[in-house]
Amino acid sequence: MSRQRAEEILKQHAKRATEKRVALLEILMDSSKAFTLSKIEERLTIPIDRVTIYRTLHCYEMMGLVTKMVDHKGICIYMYNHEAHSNSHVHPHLRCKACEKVVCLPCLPSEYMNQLVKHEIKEMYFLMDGICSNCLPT
Amino acid sequence: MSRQRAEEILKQHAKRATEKRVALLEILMDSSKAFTLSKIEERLTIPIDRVTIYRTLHCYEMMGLVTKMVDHKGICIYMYNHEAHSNSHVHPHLRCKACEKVVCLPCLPSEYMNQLVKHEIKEMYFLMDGICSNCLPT
DNA sequence: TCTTAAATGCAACTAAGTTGCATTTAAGAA
DNA sequence: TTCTTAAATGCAACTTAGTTGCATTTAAGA
Repeated sequence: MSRQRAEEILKQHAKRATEKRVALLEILMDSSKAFTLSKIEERLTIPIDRVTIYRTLHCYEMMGLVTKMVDHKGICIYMYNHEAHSNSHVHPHLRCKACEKVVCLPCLPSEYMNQLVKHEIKEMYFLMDGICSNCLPT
Repeated sequence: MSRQRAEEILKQHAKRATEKRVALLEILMDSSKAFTLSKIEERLTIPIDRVTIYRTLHCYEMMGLVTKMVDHKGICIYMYNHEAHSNSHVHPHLRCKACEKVVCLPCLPSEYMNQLVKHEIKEMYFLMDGICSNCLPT
C-alpha cells in the first residue's frame, strides 16, 4: 500500500489527490509490471470510466511519473518510472512474458550509435519480448 | 510497372493472379515505402474492400513477400521485402519521416547481444523514426 | 465449357482510443 | 465552517484499426 506516497506525489505536482487518481497511481506504483488499460481495469476495486483512466494516464505521463510504450501488437502499455528506470537516456526494454515486468536493458554501445549518425534519428522504440532472468529456471 | 513480375510471383506461390491481388502486390513492390492500410487505399486505382486488403496482406506476409511492423503509434505498416531486406537476421529499421522509406540498419553488435543472454529474448521489435541519409541535406 | 476451391465483398462486430459537454468535487479563500 | 472555482469525472457519441461469418464471384485446371 503506497496510498500516502501516491497522495504526496500528486500534491507535489499540484494535482488533486482524488480517490480515483490515487487508486490509479497506487496500482502503477506497486508494481514493475507494464499494464494495458484492461489490466489496470482488472485491478481496480472502484469503478473508473475508461476516459478518466486514459486522461489520468496521459497526465501521469506528462508529469514524468509513467512511461507509455506500444507493444508489437500495437497495444499501449503503461509502467511506473521507479528509480531504477531512467528517462535521461534511451535504452531498450524487455517485457517478460512470465511476470509481465519490464526490465531496462543496457544502452546501445556508442560504436553502434556512431554508425547511425549518417541518419538523423529522432526517436527510438525498442521493445523485446522474452523471459527475464528472474523468471528463467536456474 | 511490375505487373508481370507480380503475376509471376503469385503463380510461383500457387496463388491466383487476380486483378486485385496483382494491383496490391504492384503497389508494394514498386516502392521501398512502408504503407499503412490507408496509404495503400490512397494508391489504389481500383476499389478493393478493406477486408480483402487485410487478408491479402496477411497472405503476402505468410508467403514472406511482405514484412509487417507496428509503429510507435500502434499502426501496422507493410513493406515489400526487396532483395536488400533480409529476414534471416534481426536488425533495427529506420522509417524516414521525409520519404517514408524504411531503411535497414546494421545488426546489433554481438558484444551487446551477449549482454542479453541472461534473459531469454524471444522477439525484438526495433523501429526508429528519423530522416534517412538520402533525405538529409548534404 | 465445366467445376471447384480460392478470392472477394458485405454486414456486423470488437477493441482501443478520442472529443465535447454537463456534472461533481477537492482544496484554498473567505 | 462554508463558499468558490478550476480540476476531475462520466456519459454519449464518435473514429480508426482490424476481425469474423457467410454468401457470391471468379481464375485456372480438368
